[in-house]
Amino acid sequence: MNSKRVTIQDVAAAAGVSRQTVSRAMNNRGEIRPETRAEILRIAEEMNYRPSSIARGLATQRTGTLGLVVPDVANPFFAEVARGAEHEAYAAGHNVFLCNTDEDPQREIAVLRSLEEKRVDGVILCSSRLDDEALHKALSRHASVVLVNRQLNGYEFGCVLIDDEQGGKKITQHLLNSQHRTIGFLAGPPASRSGQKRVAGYRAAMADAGIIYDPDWLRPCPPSVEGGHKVAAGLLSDHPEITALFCYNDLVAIGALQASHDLELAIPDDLAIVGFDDIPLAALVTPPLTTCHVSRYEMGVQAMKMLLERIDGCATECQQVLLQPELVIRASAP
Amino acid sequence: MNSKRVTIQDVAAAAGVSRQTVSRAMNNRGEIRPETRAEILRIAEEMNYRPSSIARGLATQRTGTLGLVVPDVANPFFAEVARGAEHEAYAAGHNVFLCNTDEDPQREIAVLRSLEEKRVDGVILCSSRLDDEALHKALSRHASVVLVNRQLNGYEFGCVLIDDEQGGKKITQHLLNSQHRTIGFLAGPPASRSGQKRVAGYRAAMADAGIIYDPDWLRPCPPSVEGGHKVAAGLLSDHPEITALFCYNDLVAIGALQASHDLELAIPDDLAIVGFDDIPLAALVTPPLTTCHVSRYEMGVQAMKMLLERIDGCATECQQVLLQPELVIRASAP
DNA sequence: CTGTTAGCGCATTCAG
DNA sequence: CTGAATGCGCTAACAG
Repeated sequence: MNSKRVTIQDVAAAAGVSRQTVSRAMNNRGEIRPETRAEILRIAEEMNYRPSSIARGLATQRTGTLGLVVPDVANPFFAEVARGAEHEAYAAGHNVFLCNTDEDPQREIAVLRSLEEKRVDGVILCSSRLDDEALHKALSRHASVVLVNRQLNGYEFGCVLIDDEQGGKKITQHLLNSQHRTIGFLAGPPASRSGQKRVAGYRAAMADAGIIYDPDWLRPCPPSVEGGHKVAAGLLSDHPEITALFCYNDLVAIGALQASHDLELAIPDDLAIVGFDDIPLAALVTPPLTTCHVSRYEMGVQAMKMLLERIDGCATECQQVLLQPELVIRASAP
Repeated sequence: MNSKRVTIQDVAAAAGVSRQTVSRAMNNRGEIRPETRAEILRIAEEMNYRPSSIARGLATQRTGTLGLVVPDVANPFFAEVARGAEHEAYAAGHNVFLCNTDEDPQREIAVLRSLEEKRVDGVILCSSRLDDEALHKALSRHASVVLVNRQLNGYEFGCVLIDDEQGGKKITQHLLNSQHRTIGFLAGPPASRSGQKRVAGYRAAMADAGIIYDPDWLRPCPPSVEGGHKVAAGLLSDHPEITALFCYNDLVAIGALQASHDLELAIPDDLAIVGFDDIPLAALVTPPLTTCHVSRYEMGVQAMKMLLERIDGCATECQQVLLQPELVIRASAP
């Protein structure tokens, strides 16, 4: 950076017009003679003029910036959501502030507040850990909000969710089609809403098929490789009749794969295993995992589109987008 | 958001003082009577006053915002860098704009320009794809810049790099210590500087050990699982004498693992394989990969620390931080 | 310790 | 089609 920044005033002087005329030329708005405009743009470019978004923001009360709040960008799930959201924002000429909360509710509140001070035009909040009341309060001072992976009924926010129940149903039906009748379920953390929904899908599919299942086939499970390994081992030794295992997510499924290896069960012949999410790893383990693909990138895109619409039009009602997960059939459960 | 925003003027009126006094109270600067300050803060909190960073930025010429430019946040490498950088920025009270370039040089330039219009206080640019001249030009209007994973000598930017040559040397020495003498190298894209450095490390270690190697043991290779698979297959059938394979990165190493499986080579008995980066996947494949650990999070932290220092103090000389990669020994090359 | 006077750089009226 | 006046919300520099 050499010397001072050039302002609209400098350009106006150089072009021999008023600041207002330069403003019109830059924003391509208001009537202005094409030649005048072209000449001004030429001079502006020559002088390396960069209109100040800060000053413009002060004057217009719109900053062209958005906030994206995630628990942790290093988590591939949120990294892809961020990618999709940023891509969409860029196309619309906006910039996005990335904020991590570290799964800390206090920090979530603090971050939302700092975003307010930055006068962002809107916020996308992913997987909020706040309870309904705190969440509503923290969001109340933001004009436009879209929630991802978190529902909050009764308030005027947009939200983007995965249809976990449909996903659970699709997976279960796939296993039923393969003649499995004794299907176990490693259900994830008891508090997980997505886990509950996936279980609901399982129940619905089993009921549709007229199958009575043993409630003990369903067990809660930490959402990790280790959790899956341990709980699968217990479930499979208690219930040797189980021929297929529906896992809360791919990590759990990989743990189940390890447990099966310990028990010398052949996959998929002795036991079929399915996961959920379709993380990159799912295709690379042995055998590759049958799972439900969730497009995290698409979630980001949808959320940002919804946010931009809400900022422009004043769509302030509570919209909701339900993304459909897709069954991906691989060797672990053909 | 109910009604209008409350401004410093509103708070001043409610507290019966001037705007300036409120400003002093909020910024805890300039002499002010503690009681006055406490009272003003109480009233401000009660009124839900949120000082406008925009207005402050216009007045002070400092925005408290930074730009982070990466090729793609969905790439775990950059996601972790972003995580580290954001964490550090948050601690210092700054917000960061996340920008993806999609590996597109034009977009890189555009993004840097929009960041300039946003009047960021500084920029971190990761793995720039611009040539030296274009890079210097695109950066010339930013006051404080730190480059990550990219060197640009002769200009006043900070940079944070991985010591690829040392890493290459460490890996090669490890293989030499295990009595390997015929060590192949899948070297990554020919244009990759990190690839060139790793090769330099390999050469140095081989020379130190007094080993003459066949230049055909080194082959360029796309930096992906597929690339590794294909090139490894070719190399191993052309040179059955090779007993160890140094791969450009972990993905390539996983491809090599697959190729070995095709050729019925036992790992590590028939062939030792090492990767680079230590991505999460590296520990989960079979057998787990020996590799060089690079702390991407730490790169982000270091880059942000350097940037903040450069913004405050006016350290404008060309600093450089070289991060040491660490050998991680797993089953693929014990 | 506190108030007053001036902008920061731009867009939004309204006149011409 | 273009220009002049006014204010966005805040801080810096100076008075008091």
